Amino acid sequence: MTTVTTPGAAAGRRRGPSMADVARLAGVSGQTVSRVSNGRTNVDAETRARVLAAMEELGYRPNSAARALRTGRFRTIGVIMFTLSSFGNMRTLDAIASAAEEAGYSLTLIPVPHPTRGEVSDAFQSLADAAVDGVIIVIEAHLLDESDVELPPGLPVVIVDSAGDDRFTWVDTDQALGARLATEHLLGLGHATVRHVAGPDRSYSATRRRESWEATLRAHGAVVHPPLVGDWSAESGHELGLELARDPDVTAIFVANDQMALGVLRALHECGRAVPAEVSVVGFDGMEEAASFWPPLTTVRQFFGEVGRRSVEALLHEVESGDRRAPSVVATELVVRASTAPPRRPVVE
Amino acid sequence: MTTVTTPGAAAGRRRGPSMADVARLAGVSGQTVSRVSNGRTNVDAETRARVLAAMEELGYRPNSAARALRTGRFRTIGVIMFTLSSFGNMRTLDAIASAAEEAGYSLTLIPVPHPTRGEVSDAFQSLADAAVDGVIIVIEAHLLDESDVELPPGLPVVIVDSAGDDRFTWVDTDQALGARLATEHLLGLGHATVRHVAGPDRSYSATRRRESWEATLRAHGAVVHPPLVGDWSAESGHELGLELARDPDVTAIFVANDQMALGVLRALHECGRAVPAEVSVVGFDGMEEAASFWPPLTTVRQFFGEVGRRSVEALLHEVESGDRRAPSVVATELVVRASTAPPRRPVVE
DNA sequence: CCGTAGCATGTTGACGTGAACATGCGCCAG
DNA sequence: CTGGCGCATGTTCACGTCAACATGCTACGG
Repeated sequence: MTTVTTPGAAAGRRRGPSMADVARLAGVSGQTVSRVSNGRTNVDAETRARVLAAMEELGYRPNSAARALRTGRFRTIGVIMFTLSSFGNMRTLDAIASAAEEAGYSLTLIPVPHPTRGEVSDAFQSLADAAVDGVIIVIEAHLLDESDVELPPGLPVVIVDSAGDDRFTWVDTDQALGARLATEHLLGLGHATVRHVAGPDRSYSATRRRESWEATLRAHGAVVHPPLVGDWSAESGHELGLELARDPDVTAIFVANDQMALGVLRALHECGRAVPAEVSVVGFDGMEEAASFWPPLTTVRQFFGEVGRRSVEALLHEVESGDRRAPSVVATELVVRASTAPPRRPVVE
Repeated sequence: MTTVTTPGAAAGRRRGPSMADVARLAGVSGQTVSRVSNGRTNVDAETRARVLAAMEELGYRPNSAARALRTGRFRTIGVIMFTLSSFGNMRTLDAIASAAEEAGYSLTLIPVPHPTRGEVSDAFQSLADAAVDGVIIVIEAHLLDESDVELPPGLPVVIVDSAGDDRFTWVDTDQALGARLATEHLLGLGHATVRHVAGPDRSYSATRRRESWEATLRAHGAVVHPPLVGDWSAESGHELGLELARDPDVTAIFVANDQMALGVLRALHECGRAVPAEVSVVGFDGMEEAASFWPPLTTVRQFFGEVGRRSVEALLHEVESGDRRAPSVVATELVVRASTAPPRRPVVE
């Protein structure tokens, strides 16, 4: 009988020590270990110390799978994003991560399956969703419909920056306010009208910004030129910026995000049009780097941190209490820097 | 006896249908459902179809907690990062996410606990780690030592961009190569020497870039001025750039990342020093936006995608086979754009 | 002096899954 | 014709935890 081993001791075992091992070492029942592990108060101080010592000695860590199985809760939030490579998404994710951590929740990134997936995935693709208590969606909700991500019915969901879908709670940034602020700022400086470099049509945020820009122009009786549509990238901003730069009538441009604004600035420089002397530019997002663009960019600041915090709060409320939080809107503010100025020759007839 | 309910049917239940429910509906045993669910081949085609139909009808999803408990595997990779708000980290994370998804693994973000955590966390802080099969660390390893993240012994770990820690497998970017390329490029253009704006001392990458810059200068017999140390942000690049801009002897600057380079460019513009006519600037990272800086930035491109892919590959290899992959190094390349040129007056004595 | 309230601790069982082993059936070689 | 093999399918049980329900002990009032 040489194979008798202290359970969990010795090498070779891949699994760590379990509650039972701790219990044995501490001379208590497994239940008491569980109580200590969960911070219950009804445990004698001395017993607790003994259990903690045993945990320490064995290097015990609770098995979260077993715990999740037993309790039906994972203490995990899922986040669905199409791309991590956008400034705003990243900042939002960062904020969500902090908020989740504070609440004692882990964060799982749920990939949106590539459309180019074979049949194989049938059984697998929705596997990940099952391990979360709720989901925060940071993509355009309508894109979600087109993908084959299936949300388990009954799973709490919070949608960020894609309001208007009443199936779920949402937290939205006040895009309309920001776009109005930007447009009015330029109008207020004396520009006859403001051109717009928009984000992709399919983007909810892009649409909101464009609509608000247009409405503001109309409200002020300014001419509305058709917006140029980019894809959020600096490169697309550059291309569209070249078009605008060649048009001598253009004196003010409102760009739907800072990255495209960077491209627009470059295009203007390349065409020898001075910013802000000849052309004023306003961005949207408030990325830190915008302060170091040349010239430093006037932009609309979004409060990504606040958005992240609120979405986690709303989600966990629903997870823990079962009822939904009211949707909420986070304000935006204009940050005036050096890329905007009055037009060189005010339009006077 | 009015409370008798078809198990899992009707409302009120929070838990979804289980294997047993599917089995009952399909008229098979739970084990057969399990086989179908796991894609085993030894199931009759007709039976499989019946089971799949039953799954569909009930909206069955495998309970990943139970599965993890049974198999001891979570099919989840943990990622530890200090900050998501840096360009490189975000690109790496994106690549890790894609690679993990392809391998059928989920991704969990493990927060680095704020140092300002009380005693309360004692039992909690390391809870999250337990739900992963392996961990990819994308922070400076020595910072990890200072934090109170405790890695469960035996957990497979891959360290990204922080080689030199032989406790773990690592995947590193060839920082030295990039820095040498950048420095030689400037030297080759005829600059007498190259100044350096470095990243924080505590950063492994920053140190490697600085050392290689210095070594290259020495190899070419150029004067080595002490590097200026920033914190990776555009703002710090701006501050340090102002110092350099005021010094008329400065004709070439190698900046340790693109964001700081942006700040340096701004500082040079503010001081009226033409880039590249008077001063050449090279960055590091290869962020897309750098092509739209003004002037478009010559920089060292890192292959974040490759780094992410390799780290996942190495980690999963270790998770699944038990033995460690050899460390690996990903190359870098110089991307020459418009921010570099020969000095206006070549240094001739 | 007994009944009971309050507290620390123990015992039992179930959460949903899949590995190991068991069963039963058809088919082929000897 | 029969023994055994391959295959589809079923049965049993344990993974580690925690809720619910004991149990046993101390303390205190009537």
